[in-house]
Amino acid sequence: MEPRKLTRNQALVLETLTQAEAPLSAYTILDKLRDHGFRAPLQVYRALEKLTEFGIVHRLESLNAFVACTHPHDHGPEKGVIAFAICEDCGQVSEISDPEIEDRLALLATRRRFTTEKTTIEMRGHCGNCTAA
Amino acid sequence: MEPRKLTRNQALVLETLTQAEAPLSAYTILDKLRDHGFRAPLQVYRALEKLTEFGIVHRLESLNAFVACTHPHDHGPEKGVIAFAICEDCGQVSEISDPEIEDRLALLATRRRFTTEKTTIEMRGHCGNCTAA
DNA sequence: ATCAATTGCGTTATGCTATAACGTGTGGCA
DNA sequence: TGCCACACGTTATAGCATAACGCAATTGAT
Ligand SMILES: [Zn+2]
Ligand SMILES: [Zn+2]
Ligand SMILES: [Zn+2]
Ligand SMILES: [Zn+2]
Repeated sequence: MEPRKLTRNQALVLETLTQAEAPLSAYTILDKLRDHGFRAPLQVYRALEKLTEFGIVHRLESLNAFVACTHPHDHGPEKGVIAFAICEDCGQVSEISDPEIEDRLALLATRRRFTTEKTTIEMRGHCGNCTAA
Repeated sequence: MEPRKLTRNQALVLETLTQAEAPLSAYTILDKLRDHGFRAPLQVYRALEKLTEFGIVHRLESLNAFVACTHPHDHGPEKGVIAFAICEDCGQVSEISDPEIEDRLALLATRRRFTTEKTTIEMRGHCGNCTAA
């Protein structure tokens, strides 16, 4: 699932997300890429699907939006649970990888005989910068 | 924020969710209530908004759907984090309240000077029944 | 080189999810 | 009685996501 080489559309979508300072919706990405020939939502969604598979873009479920991965170390598609702290004011998103959370959720699932395929953890609130101000 | 007494629309929406065996989208609820006079999405969304405030209905972000609260003990709107285990096969949703998870997330947030307003935790996977079968 | 299979691409159309804006009616209360 | 808060009904619109079709480029054998 490693990205051999990104296609043109994938690279454009990734670049747009990387330059953004907050999560972007698929339609916002589309608007930003109209000058580069994008015309239809599917062009964006198809690129996002691949980038998400590669693990270099994340979808934020509580926002219906997407961010480029800013994780310190690389992580593929199945390399553990990621928690997101999302600032409601400035849109800043920080990724948190924490084995304790992961282990605890795994235990809770096992106790209930639940087999987890995918875990979503999203904290909405206010980052330090926005609280100080 | 306690529910004084539910309005007719709120009661109908809650009853629909309670009888369902899986999360329902707002539009599915609308369809089920057409015989009771519901005509427009807003009638459903307005009821859901209140029921969610009351803490007796939960929104599942990863599904864009809603469930009636099945929590063993009552919980109001701000009574702690709830994790959901959602079966992809049968739709069964189980609510998990775990102080350890809560404390750990609180710690991780504090470390980053992040003030959490709302936390979403959703595990997608397969329940015991569906795995056994 | 050639063929077949895979993958990406572009387009049109459609479906699903959610809210804005406006007006009406009802009940509680000063 | 007059006011206010709140629920309600309706229409319209905004925002998010995918189905289905056919073509083009790439790959990787033979
Ligand atoms: Zn990441
Ligand atoms: Zn901020
Ligand atoms: Zn509950
Ligand atoms: Zn199940």
